[in-house]
Amino acid sequence: MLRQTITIKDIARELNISVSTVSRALRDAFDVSLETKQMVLEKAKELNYKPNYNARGLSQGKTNNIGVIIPFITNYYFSTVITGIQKIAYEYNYNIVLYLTNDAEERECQIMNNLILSGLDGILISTCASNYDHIHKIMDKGVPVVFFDRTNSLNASKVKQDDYNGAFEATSHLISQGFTKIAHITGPKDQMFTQNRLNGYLNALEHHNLPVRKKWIIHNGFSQECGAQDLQKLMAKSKKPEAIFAVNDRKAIGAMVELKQQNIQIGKDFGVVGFTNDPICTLITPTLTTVSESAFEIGSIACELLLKHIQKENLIPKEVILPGELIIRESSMRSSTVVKKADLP
Amino acid sequence: MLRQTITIKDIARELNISVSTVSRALRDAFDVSLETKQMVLEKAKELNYKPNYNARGLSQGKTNNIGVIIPFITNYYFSTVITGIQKIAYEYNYNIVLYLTNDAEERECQIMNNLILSGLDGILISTCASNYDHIHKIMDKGVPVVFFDRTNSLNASKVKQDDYNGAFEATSHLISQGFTKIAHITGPKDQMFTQNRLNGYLNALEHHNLPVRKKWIIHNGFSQECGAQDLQKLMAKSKKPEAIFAVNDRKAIGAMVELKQQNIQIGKDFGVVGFTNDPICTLITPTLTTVSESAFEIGSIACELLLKHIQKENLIPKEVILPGELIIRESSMRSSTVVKKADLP
DNA sequence: TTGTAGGCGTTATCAT
DNA sequence: ATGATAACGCCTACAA
Repeated sequence: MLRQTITIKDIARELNISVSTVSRALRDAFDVSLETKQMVLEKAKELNYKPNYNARGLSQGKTNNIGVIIPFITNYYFSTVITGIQKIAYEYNYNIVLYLTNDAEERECQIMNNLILSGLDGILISTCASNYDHIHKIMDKGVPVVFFDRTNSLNASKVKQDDYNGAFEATSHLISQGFTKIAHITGPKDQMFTQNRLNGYLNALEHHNLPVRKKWIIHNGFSQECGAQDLQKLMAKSKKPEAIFAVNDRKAIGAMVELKQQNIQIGKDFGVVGFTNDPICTLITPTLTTVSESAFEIGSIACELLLKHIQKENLIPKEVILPGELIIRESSMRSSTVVKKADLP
Repeated sequence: MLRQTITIKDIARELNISVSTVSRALRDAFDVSLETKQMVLEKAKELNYKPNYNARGLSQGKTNNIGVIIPFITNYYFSTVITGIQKIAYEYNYNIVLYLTNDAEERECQIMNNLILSGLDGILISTCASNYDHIHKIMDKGVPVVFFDRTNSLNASKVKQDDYNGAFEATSHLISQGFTKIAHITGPKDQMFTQNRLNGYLNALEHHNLPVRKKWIIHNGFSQECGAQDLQKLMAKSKKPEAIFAVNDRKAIGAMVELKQQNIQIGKDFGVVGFTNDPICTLITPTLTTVSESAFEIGSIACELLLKHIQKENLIPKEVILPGELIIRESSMRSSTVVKKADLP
């Protein structure tokens, strides 16, 4: 079975009209008669005609493909963002070309330099890079880029959660629960969102007149394992904290696993707050207090913004910051010995 | 800043040679002199030339894009499969175009009928459909399709986990723990993988001379909520089961949440086994016994297979079945009252 | 309203 | 080893 493609030429020949007329009819142009249009559409369906996007792209200079570049996809946040992106992209008939950087700057550069780029109308990116040359190059070529989650100082549209205030609230909440010795376990220093959450943490301490101990701020990777490591480091110190605010739920959970290992009562003796509101927060015991991120909305808004940039050459960059919400659960409640009905007298 | 693209013409002009020579040099063809080749490559780098994949695709009839069609991406299994696909695709310089069907057959058809398809060299799909006309159409056009996870009876390459044996082992394990009244909560009837897991369950019962109670087999959706619903239904029956084998971890977890609500001791009084080995299995209390799926390998193998089909027109379809592994944890252990050191006298 | 012709960037088929 | 030239499928002035 050979891949015999039906083109507008076939339709034109069968109908004894010219290709341009067929093209017009297919694109629902204004200057075609209703009858010919219907004739063409019928014939197209009959022959099971599919447009060749390569050809269309070549002649129009666009592809209806947008690139999405993210570190990973195996976590709640990014997979939900993608779902949000997909919804909008699908509505507007755009396809998503997915790239995973594995959180490696080099890989991200490779992807952006060597590959495609001619095949993409625009790019949505959560960058893991500290140097932005590769991104600059693309933007200079006139390819619209919208950043989300992990943003930076470049002059482009950005969509993200409110990292600073989320962190501020999270930390303040721990303080309101009577925890004063609060550590922060976070990611690499050169990420802006990491920096913002750190600032939120620091300012919350300051605001409540609590001292900052630099030794209680641990920079490490973003994974659950890193969270566990961080907690070990903290508890090995001479001055131990009695609560932590983690940069994300993964690390918070790693810390919780380690705390359980060390037989420390989470909630009562040690407060834990994460960031993201991964569904796992409600499944782990004790349930994890966190700051929710509107991942789906971040994806859909970022995509809408990108499509606008694609449509309008010199749209002024816009920065959208979505508020988070502190969701209080057991892991941060001093009084949270869960009382089950069955345990009541 | 206009999108001024550098083409091979520019290189040709600057070097005072013909475009065909440039093209040859760029493609590392055999009939170019070493010097011109190097000259061209240097100039290309200097001008920051990027090939136009649309044009290349148009003239070669290929795009280096493969489509990946899945129901969701917000779960461990699919996001891990994608990661596996990505690894291989990246190695071979293929791009991934992602489509989410949201588990809606209609949407899947729309995607395959209306959209692209001319823009894809091949397709990897985990179909949610019960009717395969839309897939047939594509395959008839000569576009290679490889199925994974959710397969079917079509004559094409397939890669999947060993659903039958996994289910058989899972059920047998529950029986070996002394559970005899075992229910099965599963998905819609018309999925083949669902059917296979059901058969594994049934044959395990039969093999151990246990009766089959049809009322203990619940068909419903795949979500956590559905799992909770299913358990409610089961416990509302006059004859209640004392263990369940769930078609996936999500449903198992939904059931566990509901069991906790009803104050039923999981493990000791009620056995639960899932399927997938989502990382959440080790985080929930009690930890969840499950059958591991090699999601990453399924992705990478499926992608390799697809690339072979793309390369070789009439490659004979191949079916790869990856074995799972029963991972025994607390949720299925009758004797698994977790004894913490702190609780010891 | 329709048809003609040239072009998008690249590759492939001829010559030279 | 290199150069001209015609595709690839579609779009779009321009002409009719």
